[in-house]
Amino acid sequence: MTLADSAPKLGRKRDLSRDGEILLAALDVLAETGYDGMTIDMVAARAKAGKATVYRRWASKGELVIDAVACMKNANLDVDALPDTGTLRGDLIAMIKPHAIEDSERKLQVMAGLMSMLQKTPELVDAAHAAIIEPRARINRILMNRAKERGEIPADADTETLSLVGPAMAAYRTLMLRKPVDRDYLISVIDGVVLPALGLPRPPQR
Amino acid sequence: MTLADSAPKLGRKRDLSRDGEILLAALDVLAETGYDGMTIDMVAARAKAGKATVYRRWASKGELVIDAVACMKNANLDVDALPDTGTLRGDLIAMIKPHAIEDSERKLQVMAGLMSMLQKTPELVDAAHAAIIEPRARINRILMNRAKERGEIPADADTETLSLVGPAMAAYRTLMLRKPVDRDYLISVIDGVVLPALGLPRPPQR
DNA sequence: TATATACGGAACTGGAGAGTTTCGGATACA
DNA sequence: TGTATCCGAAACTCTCCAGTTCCGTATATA
Repeated sequence: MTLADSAPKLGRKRDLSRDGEILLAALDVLAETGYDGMTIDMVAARAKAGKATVYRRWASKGELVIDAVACMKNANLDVDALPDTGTLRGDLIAMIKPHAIEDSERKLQVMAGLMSMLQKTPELVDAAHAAIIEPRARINRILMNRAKERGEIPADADTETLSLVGPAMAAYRTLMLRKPVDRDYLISVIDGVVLPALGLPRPPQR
Repeated sequence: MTLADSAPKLGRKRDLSRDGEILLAALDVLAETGYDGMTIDMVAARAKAGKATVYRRWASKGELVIDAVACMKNANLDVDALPDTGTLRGDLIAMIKPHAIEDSERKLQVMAGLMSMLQKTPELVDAAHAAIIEPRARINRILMNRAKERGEIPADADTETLSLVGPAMAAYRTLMLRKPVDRDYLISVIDGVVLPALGLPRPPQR
């Protein structure tokens, strides 16, 4: 037996892909029923697994949820794949794709499901921030900083705050107002709030 | 016995002020622990009441919470008490008072505590909207429409959306980012987002 | 003072769910 | 084929809490 092998000695190897299926199931249940409404049986059933299998891999419901939230982080675009249309408006609107809207809504539902738990579990705040909040804001920040470099918007624009306007309005509309966040709404936020705040003229009409 | 008295026949009159104390206690617990973490014993203890007393007045935990949320609606300013400084910026900044910040934060904590319940209880969406969301947006809308009437901002400005920018940013910062919403932050949102989006120049510095 | 009512407190019931244990079956490896 | 390991299912324990019931007491009315 050579080294460089870190675990399996005898019998069947532990199936790591099973972990991912259970985490995905946990996210589904989390988004649908929230942390308190979620039971381990629900998660196990959705993953076609037994309750014991879940507890063989995570010590408690809380740790499962933390892992599930953390694993959302991976499903992200890399910087090179960002649109580059030449204008900030073009870039921001190119980011509005059906898939992105669905993904965002799901993340917000997960976040809503975690809300009650955030107060008691500080490490969940970090996990949720890294997996849900930051990736979304990061894209806007990059696009705005590009616009800054090419002189399209003032160099002293507060892109740190402005990159959060879209996400904040979408979260507010979804979670508080319970109204749909569709393409038209996102465009109206871009054209009616974000771009004017950056000193760019409103496009002709809408 | 004259008329104009609507109930008591014998014995002790039912103490209506007790209702209010219990509802206030329920809001405290709701803000601190959320709907699922809240127990009727907690509410009763905080109101120095017995559990049975609570159930004598509300049929279930859910109805108690709905009533508690609805009763937040009353603690609101009337339109005549709004500031009128002559400029939109002056009015918006005059609204930032320590009491208003605390009140707003408490409402957001209550809202966070309700989050998990909103999905299953549509009538709570309405109650929360009327008591928490709308009063805050309403003030901004009124101030902005005044500015519109006096010609300070364009007549076609989308005040419906812009009146939600402040509340949305505050909610996002409190509930998602878990950072403090203080006077400086609110001013930076007003000066960096809301006013520029309305075509008003940014004030000299900050 | 007498009485009816509402009170706070405490004991109780029933159900739901977290976490554990057991077991028969499937599967990878020798 | 034999064996060790992991699996899904189900039964189990234990705690917590919604909601109920009961009781001794306080108080407003008469």
